[in-house]
Amino acid sequence: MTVRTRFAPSPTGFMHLGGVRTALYAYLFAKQNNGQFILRIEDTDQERYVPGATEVIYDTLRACGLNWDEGPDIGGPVGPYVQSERKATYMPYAKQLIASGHAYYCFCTKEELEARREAVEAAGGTWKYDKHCLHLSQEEIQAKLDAGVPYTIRMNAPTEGETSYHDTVFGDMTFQNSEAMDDMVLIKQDGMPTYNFANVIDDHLMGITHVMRGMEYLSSTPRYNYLYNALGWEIPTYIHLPTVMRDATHKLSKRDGDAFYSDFIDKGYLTEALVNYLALVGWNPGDDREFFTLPELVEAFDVNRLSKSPGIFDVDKLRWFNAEYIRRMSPERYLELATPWFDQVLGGKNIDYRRLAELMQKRTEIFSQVPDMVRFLAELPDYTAELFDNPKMKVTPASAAEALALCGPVLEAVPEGEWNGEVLYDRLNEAIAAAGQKKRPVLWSLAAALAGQQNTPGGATDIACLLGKAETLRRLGVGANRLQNA
RNA sequence: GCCUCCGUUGUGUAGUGGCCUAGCACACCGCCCUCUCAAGGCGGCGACACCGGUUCGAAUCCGGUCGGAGGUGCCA
Repeated sequence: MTVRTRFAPSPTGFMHLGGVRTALYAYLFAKQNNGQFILRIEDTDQERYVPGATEVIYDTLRACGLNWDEGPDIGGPVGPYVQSERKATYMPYAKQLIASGHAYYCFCTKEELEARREAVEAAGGTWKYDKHCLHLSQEEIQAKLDAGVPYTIRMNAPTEGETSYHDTVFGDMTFQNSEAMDDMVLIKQDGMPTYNFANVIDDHLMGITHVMRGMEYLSSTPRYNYLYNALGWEIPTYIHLPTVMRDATHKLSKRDGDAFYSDFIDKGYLTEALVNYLALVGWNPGDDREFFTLPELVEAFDVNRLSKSPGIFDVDKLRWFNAEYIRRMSPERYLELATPWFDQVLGGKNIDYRRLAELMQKRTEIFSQVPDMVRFLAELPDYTAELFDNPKMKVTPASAAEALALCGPVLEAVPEGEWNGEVLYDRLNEAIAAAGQKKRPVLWSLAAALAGQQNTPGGATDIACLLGKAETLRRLGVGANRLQNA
C-alpha cells in the first residue's frame, strides 16, 4: 500500500507556522515512504473567503520545498482538490447516511437553536443538539422539503457505548459516545459540507492512508470514525501532532504578528533555517544533530519520535539557526542577499559592498538588522564628546583628543593608492608605538570618531577603508572639533 | 462545568527500572582571543511539578493532587 498524506489548509490569506510544520511532517512522512503528498484546499466556509489566499499557500509550500504530487494547480487522479469545487460530491453520501439512519434532515433555525441552547445553559446544563428533528415523520420532512424550508443534515450520533481508536503519537484513545458524540452538522444550509464531513469524504475518496493534523482533532476523531464505519470505509491511520505554542499558555497566534511564515521572511529569516527549526519543534532525531536539509529530514524523520507535549516556538533559537545558516553560506550568496538591505541606507553611496559583506556576514543574525548596523557609513551620526567616555577601553574625551591628533597626520600621509587595511594598520601601529601609546584605546578612539558610535562591525582600519581617505579625514576633523568644544 | 491530552533546567529536548552525582543545543553569566562589536575557544549557572505507593533500586511503573493545553460551532 502506498502511503498518501495530505495537507489541507483553509485559505485564510496567511500561512501559519503551525500549518507549515504540519505540512512539513506530512511531506516528510510521505516521501520517506516513497508515497504521495497531496494538497487540498478546504474552503467550505464561504464567509471566510479571501481572494488570493491559495496563492499564498502555493508560494509558501514551494518556497519551503514541500512540493505536492497532486493538488489544485497540477491536478491528479482524484480531483478536484478544492472542496468548493467538489460541492456536488458530498450530498449523495449525506443522503446515503440518511437512508441508513446515520443522518437526518434538520429544519431548526439558528434562532430556535440559540433559544434552546440558552434555556439549557441557564438551567446549568450542557447544550448538545436535542435530536429535535430526528423525530419528524416522513411526510413532515417531505412537506418542508417541498416548501423549500432551509435545512441542514445532521449526523445521528449514538448516545451510548464507547469508541476507541489508536493514534500513532498519543496511543490508545477511548471516549464515551455520550460525551464525545453529538449530532454535528454534515451539510450546511448553503449546501456546503462542514469540515467535519468533507474531511472524511475527501480523505477516503483521495485515498489518504495517514491523517496528520493538529491534536485539537483528538477528541472529534470518534465522530469521524463513526462516519467511516457508517459508510463502510476503512479508517486511516491517525497521527495527531502536538500544538506549536507562543509561550506556555498561548498558541502562536495572528495577534502577535509572529505567527505567519511571511512575517519571518519579511524580517530577513531564511526559509531553510525556518524549516529546519520548525522540524525540531515537537520532533527530534534521537541524537545530537540539529542541522538538516530537507532531504536529510526525509531520511531522519520518524513519527515514533514525535512529542506528545506542546512545543514553544523559541524565536531566540530560530535566530541562532538563522545566524548559523548565514555564517555557513558562501560569501557570494551573502553579498547577494545582503545587497538590498545595504541599499536601503547606502544606496547611491560609494561603498565597497563586497568588503562590507565580509565584515557583516558573521555579524548578521537576521537581515532586517543590517540597515541599522551599516547606516553610520552613509551618514556620520550626530554625537557629543561623551561618545569617547569609555572606561572599559580606558578612553576619556581627553585621551581621545590625543589619539585623534596622533592618527590624523599618519592617515593624511598615506597616499590614496595605498589606502588599504594592511597599510593603515601597520602605519598606525608604528606611530602609536613610537608615541609610547597603547594600541587598543587609540584605535578604538579612531573607530568611534569615524563611526560616530561605540560599536561597529569591523575595526578602525576597516571603517577607514570603507569610508575612503577623504571621508575618513573629514570625520576625523569632526571628531577633533567635538572634543575641542567639549 | 464536562471530556481528552500533556507535565525533565528560562526554551527545545535526550532519557523506555540500575550506564543519571540526569546528556545536548539555544538563552544567560564569566574567562580567553581580539583595533570596538561580533565570530571562535574554554568554563559556569540551571530541571525530573507535588504527594503517596510498587521495587533491592524510579525521571522512567501505579494512584492521587496541582498546573497547563485542547475540545465542547451551520470555523477549520
